[in-house]
Amino acid sequence: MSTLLHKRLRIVLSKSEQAITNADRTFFQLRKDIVEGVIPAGSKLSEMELSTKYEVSRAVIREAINRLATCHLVERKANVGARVVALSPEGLIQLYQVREALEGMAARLAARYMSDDEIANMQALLDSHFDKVKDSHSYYQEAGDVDFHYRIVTGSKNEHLISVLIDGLYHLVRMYRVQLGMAGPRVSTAFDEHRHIVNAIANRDEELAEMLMRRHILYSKNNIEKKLNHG
Amino acid sequence: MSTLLHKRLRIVLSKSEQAITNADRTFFQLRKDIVEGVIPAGSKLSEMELSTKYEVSRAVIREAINRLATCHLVERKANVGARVVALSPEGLIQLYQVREALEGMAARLAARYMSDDEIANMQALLDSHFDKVKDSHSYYQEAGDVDFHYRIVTGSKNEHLISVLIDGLYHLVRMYRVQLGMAGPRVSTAFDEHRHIVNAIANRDEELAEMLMRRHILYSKNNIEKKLNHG
DNA sequence: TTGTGAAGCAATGTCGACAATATATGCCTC
DNA sequence: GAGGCATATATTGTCGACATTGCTTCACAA
Repeated sequence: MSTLLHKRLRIVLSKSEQAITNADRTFFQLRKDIVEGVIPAGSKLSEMELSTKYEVSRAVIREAINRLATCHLVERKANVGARVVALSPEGLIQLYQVREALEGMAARLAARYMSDDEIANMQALLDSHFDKVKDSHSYYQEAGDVDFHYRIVTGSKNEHLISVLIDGLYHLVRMYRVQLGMAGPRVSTAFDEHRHIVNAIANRDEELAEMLMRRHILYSKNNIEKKLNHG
Repeated sequence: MSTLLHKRLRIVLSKSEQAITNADRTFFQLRKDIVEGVIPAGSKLSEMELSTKYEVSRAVIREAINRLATCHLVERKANVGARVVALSPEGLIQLYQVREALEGMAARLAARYMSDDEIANMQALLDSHFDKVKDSHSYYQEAGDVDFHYRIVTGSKNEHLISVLIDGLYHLVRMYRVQLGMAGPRVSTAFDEHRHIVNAIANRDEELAEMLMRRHILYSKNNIEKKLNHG
């Protein structure tokens, strides 16, 4: 059921995120377990315990935990240990504040640097998503949303932007989405917003592209906040 | 001569960055050596070599290098090793693109969340800097600039913003500044820009604060680019 | 001469054991 | 009974050794 989404994510990520070493594999596995709530938010990560559980040495676990710490998925205190971050409304808001700034800039840069081919590809992608979305369910939209934002971010051609968002923030966002149980609302409206953003990029209108992207993320934030307060 | 600046920086950082463990100390030392060019940009970081040089075990060096990799100060390849990042004009531009987005948002959030006391303190700080700057030299301006931007960023109360900028980008920016030998130009004009930004924050004008900060960083970028092309 | 492959070497990846530190337990004092 | 100090225990930090990987060199054949 959510396997499709995972496969989709894996395809998107496969270019940069192929596991070479044991530490890589352990890192990816741990990250997945944390994002999906298999390891509960706020719980302690014992190096010994995990090393027996994942059948690797403590050094490997340590490296994996260190990497998770740089993604802000866990917090580590010297001589004490590491804990999975706690989910809080404030944390989610802060996350979306950063997304608004970074993805807004990404859209601006995408309008400047994406090739015509890349833009055409993205428009085709949007078309194909639209066909699937119009009568289907929300997780397609989830995957489509992921695809869309990834293309914009990578289209910025900015290494820092790409790594902060794709290696860092997006996993945290997904953690909130999964664990607070908001699968994929705002299907049709979000889709229109995507369309407008791509149009602005195709017109090479940097200013508009950034503004529309910022609004798009702001709306998402407001929508999620509303859900948090009601449910 | 540049010891004053370092002391200043250390004071600013002392809250969050106190070295507890050997890995901490080694990390800070390595970062300093890389930023200041003691270890040249693009050079290879051999774990064995460094472990003898800094008189710690390879595990400590490994952890330090991993942390440096998350700051984007070094790049690591599996089963091959780590290299200090290479300095390039494109890299500097990308850095300032991200700064523009993040610090713009930081200024907006500072206008929203900073307390009146914090704002008053920042204004006083600016006054004291002005007294020192008006007949003195540029490294005061350097330290003052650092102080100013730190206050804005921390004033945003956004953990992600703070960590990405202070733990990550600022060190890279300093690496470029130090190694490309641009100590601190644009003294008076930059100072006026700081004034205007603080005023916007004091007036709780989020929109203007963000816009002024983005312009401020854009001007810095243009200035540095000019220097790069001429020198 | 050039290209292919095997062997050697040097560096990174991984491991288990030891040292240092923080938390928990229990005793003693007030 | 409450609070503080010392010990005890469990966890993290550090280390040196071994395993594995990638690069280099040299030989051999086309």
